[in-house]
Amino acid sequence: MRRESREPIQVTEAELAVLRSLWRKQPATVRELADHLYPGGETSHYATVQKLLDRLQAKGCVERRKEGRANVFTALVDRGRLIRDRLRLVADQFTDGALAPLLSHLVSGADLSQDDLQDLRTMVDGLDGRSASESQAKDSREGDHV
Amino acid sequence: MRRESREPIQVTEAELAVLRSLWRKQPATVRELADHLYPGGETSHYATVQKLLDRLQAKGCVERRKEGRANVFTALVDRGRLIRDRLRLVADQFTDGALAPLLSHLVSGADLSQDDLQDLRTMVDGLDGRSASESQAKDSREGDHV
DNA sequence: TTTATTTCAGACGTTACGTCTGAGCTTGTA
DNA sequence: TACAAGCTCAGACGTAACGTCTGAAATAAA
Repeated sequence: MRRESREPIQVTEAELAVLRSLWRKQPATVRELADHLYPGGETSHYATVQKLLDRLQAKGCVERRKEGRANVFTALVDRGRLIRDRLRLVADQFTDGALAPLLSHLVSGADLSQDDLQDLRTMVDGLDGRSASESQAKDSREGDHV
Repeated sequence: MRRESREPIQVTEAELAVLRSLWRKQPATVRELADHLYPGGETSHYATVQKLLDRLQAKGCVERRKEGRANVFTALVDRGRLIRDRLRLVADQFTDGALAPLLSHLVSGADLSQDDLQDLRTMVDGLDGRSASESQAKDSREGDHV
């Protein structure tokens, strides 16, 4: 078992904004993140980011390391992990945990371009025959940041 | 009749339980639903179901029709609609609204069977003809607002 | 009329979220 | 050594959502 399937991670909107900022440039201090998220922000915004980072750490999404007098933060989860967890929650609620039924809804409502269809076909072909659990899918034209 | 609005519908866990009960047997009275959801329940549970139906109606998920002295409820949305809305929310939060990138994550984690793959291939082939080449490039400014 | 059942408005306690305050700690510098 | 500047952290705040529950009015049957 390569990956211990923990409980699905759920982050809020503001927490996700912090993560996005982290994914962009990493590692980062609280000040860097606060400056990016609240340009020209007050000290209270700084504290807000701090609290959000606290909660992200409690959820295992972020790692804190002391560097000098300041903390430096690193993301422990990437965007894909969060997406997959979210999809799993949808599956749990609507299809008894089965992910396959979601595909039809996704495909039917996705308004896919020709390129998307081509990518999807390639994905399916790639999975054909082998066990799906081994293949690590890469995003189609939409890079995964760590 | 059918709901055609654009805003994604979000229902809570308890509301979804009521909807599931409705989808199973429709139309249904409050009593029928309450008996199904709370076997041997008290009058307070009856009222709980009623309140959940109120909120579902406010969200446009359910229709109320007087029949004799009791109300009879019918679902206005099906499971697929709710799933698609939910997936759209995930897309909005993680991929700037693009649904295609979700596919790779779904496929990679879905552990699909041969039948699933075959179905998926059929779906893709079915969509192949009608191109949706105008992928909306929505305003992707660097908005990490909070 | 009485009795049973349904409907509805509103309130309750809990939790989550985003925000903010204040006190204390660490570091560089005078 | 003392001090100022910046950082950390615990905790509180207001708002909103959620599931639940109460009480009273309306309705129909007996």
